[in-house]
Amino acid sequence: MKRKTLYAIMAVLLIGGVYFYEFYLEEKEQQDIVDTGKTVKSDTNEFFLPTSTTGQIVHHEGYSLSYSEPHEQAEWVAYELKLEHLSNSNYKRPYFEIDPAVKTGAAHWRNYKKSGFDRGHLCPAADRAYNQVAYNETFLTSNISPQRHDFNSGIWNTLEQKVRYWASKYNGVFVVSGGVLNDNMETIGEEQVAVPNQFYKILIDNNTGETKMIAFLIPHENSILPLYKFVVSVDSIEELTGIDFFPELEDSLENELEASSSYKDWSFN
DNA sequence: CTGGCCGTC
DNA sequence: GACGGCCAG
Repeated sequence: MKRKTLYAIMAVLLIGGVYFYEFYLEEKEQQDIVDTGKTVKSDTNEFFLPTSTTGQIVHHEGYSLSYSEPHEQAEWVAYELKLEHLSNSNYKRPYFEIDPAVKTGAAHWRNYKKSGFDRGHLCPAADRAYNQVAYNETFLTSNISPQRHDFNSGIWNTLEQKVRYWASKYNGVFVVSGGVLNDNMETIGEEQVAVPNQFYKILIDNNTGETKMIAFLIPHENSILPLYKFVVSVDSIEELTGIDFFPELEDSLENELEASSSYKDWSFN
């Protein structure tokens, strides 16, 4: 064999090897994200992802979620609401679609029809109104939970608006929300979508220097009480749900913030 | 903003 | 089922 030919073969093998190794690394990284949600980057919204008690984390462009197949809804939906996400655009509401990324099969919207319950967004459509794709994405059935209309349009809506206010005031917040899921719940539809008796929303903000946190736990009924009446510690929600909300935080900071039910760092004006 | 319902195709 | 119009908290 000529020396030139040998060099050529070696070069091809080397380049090919590097190519396939990079391909392998990319695949492995994606798999890590899907399997555990543990592959994180400090500058993306994946940093604050909670753990999954169900083993099924799904990532969309505009939010991530952990799907509970027995309850046919997400146990949490998480996303970052940045300043530049706040938008006045008025997109037409699309139709709800089954989330194709949920491998066990997300619920059909038909379960909600004439059930008496709203298809309540967990990641609000208004928080993803910065483009049509992100907006439409919130209309996947993995992002909704059965909610009483008076609750959804009442105190839950008020809280969502307050979150947008805080996002503008504090240069963005990271949001986690969902219903409290357990094994003793009313269900709707053929697929038996569970109706939560409580809903929670947790915010973390590390954009203004010092990391701060606040959590709300609201019974599934409307209320005219002020929002701060529903502030609880993250620890208490973890106890109810079994979810570890901010595992990537440094432990002492996590322990301190999650034990607190103080809202002094959050403006309720 | 949060949504549902109904008639029409 | 998809769509447009209309209604309510």
